[in-house]
Formats: sequence, C-alpha cells, structure tokens
Amino acid sequence: MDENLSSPEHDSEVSKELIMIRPETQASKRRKVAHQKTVVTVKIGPNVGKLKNEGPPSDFWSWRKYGQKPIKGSPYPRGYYRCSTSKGCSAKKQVERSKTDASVLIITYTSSHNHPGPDVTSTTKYQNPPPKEAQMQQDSEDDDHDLKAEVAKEEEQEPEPAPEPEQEQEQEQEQERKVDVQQEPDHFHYIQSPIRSSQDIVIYQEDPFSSGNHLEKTLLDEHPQSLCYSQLMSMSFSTTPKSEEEEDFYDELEELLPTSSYFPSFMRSNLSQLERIPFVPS
DNA sequence: CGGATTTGACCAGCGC
DNA sequence: GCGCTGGTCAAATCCG
Repeated sequence: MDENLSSPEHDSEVSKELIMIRPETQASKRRKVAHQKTVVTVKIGPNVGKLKNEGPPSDFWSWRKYGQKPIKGSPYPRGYYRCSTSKGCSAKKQVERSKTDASVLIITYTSSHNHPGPDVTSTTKYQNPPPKEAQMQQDSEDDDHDLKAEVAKEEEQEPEPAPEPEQEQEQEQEQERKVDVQQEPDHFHYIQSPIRSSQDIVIYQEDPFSSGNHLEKTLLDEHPQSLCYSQLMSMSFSTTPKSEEEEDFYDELEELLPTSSYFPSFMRSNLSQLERIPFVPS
C-alpha cells in the first residue's frame, strides 16, 4: 500500500476501498470469507476532536473490539470489531479514519448478523421519533454510545498526528470528494445521511448496475440533508418499477441489510413510516 | 468479578 | 521463495 503514497493520495484512498469491497477481486482467503462488504463513509464533522460525543452513526449493534492495526499509508489505525450482541454472530466491522480527512470515518461491514437486531423499537423515541434536534440530542446521549466510544477512544489514542500540511489536506479533501462523486455512478450507491446530526454518511455497496444510481444521486442533489438509512431503504425497496437487474441488486441489498443485518429493527420499522420520501424522479 | 479493550504475536494471501 | 501486509488470536490490562 505504500505505493499509493507515491501517487496522489486522494485518488488511491477511495478507490482502494471501493476495489476492496468487490467480492470477486483477488482477495485473500480471509478476505474471501467476508463475502459481503458494505463500506460506510461517515463524515463526523470538524469538531469531532473536541466534541467527543460526536461520533459516527450508531448501527445499534453491540461491537467488541478484537484488534487494531496500523494501516500502511494511513496515519490512523484500523480497528477491528466483532458483533457482541449475540454469541456466534459473525458480523464484523472495520473502522478506520480517512487518511486524507480525519473527519471522515470509513466503516466497513463484513458478514452479516445471524440474529435479530436489538429491539430499539421498544423504546418510545424510535416509535415516535422526536423532532430532529431533540432526537439528535438523545442520540448523542445514549444510542450511539458504542461508536461514540470508539471515536472518543480513537481520538484519545491518536494524538491527531496531522501528518500532512493543512493546505495539502484541504486539497486532498476536495479531491476526495470528487472521487466520491465520480466513482459512485458506476458501481456504488451514494447516500448521504444525517442520522447523526452533522455527519454525512456515504454507503458504498457494490452495485451491479449503473442505471439505478441516478435515483439516489438525484435524491441527494435534491435533498442533501434529508436522507437517512431508513429512507435509503425505503428508496431501495419501495420505489417504483425496477429492472430485473435492479431487482437482483435489491434482493442482494435486502439480504444484506434490513432483515438480518446492518439495519436494526427501528430502522426497519421506520422504513414503513418513511416510505413516502419527498422525492420525485425527474 | 465479568466483560471490554489493548497490544504484541502469529498466520496466510499477495506481489515481486 | 521471500517479504510485506492485513486480519485474527489471545494474554494482559482496564473499567464499571
């Protein structure tokens, strides 16, 4: 991975991740085990270093850290987490920070949960979601405790090395964003989610077709701050006529997400509530 | 005291 | 074949 350093980092950073999540690439045996990968890029905001309760979106599972490794070419280590919600659950995730933008967390989910998610719908606040601000406050107080803790700890561990000159970083950030936009239409869904207040979340999911992407992209263009996971899901599952390829993809996505894995019950419940999203295809 | 985290060691795949 | 690297293990440590 050192070779990436010689080339512009902004270019290697995202594309590297995107390449990694392709299941049929020459992955190592261990990587092959992780048949499904979903990369979630979370922008945790510029204050993350100071506001420790700013964290990436909680996925509401309980994760246990089982390893941390410095990643070649990145000043930030990658943390390895395993689902501790249920014994025997093979769900894992990797949390690393973008080497070009410390405010961006890259969370890679691998495998899927083999158990139902925590029943957060039993708590009133998700059955009757409070206004955004209030919800955000509550979230920062409890629900994202796990990821909040992760970030807080990472912040503590990492003395913000700031290995790159500020100007360079700014430049790279800008270019990185470009990379996001450029690559997304080909293979990935690009979702922005305010699940946690000031955070922008981008989910990269392998996308066998390109025609469907305009949907999400258009959504983003029109409502850049109005999407969340559940809305994404509703996008994915309730939007009008799909091509066969799309159906296949959504099947995959469904298999990967709401019924079994990354998206807990409250999101699934919100799914039905939020099926009507303010989106009119152009 | 039990569960979670840390961290060095180990293993296996990949590229040269 | 060898070195590099990512991913995992497991003992030690920490924390509530």
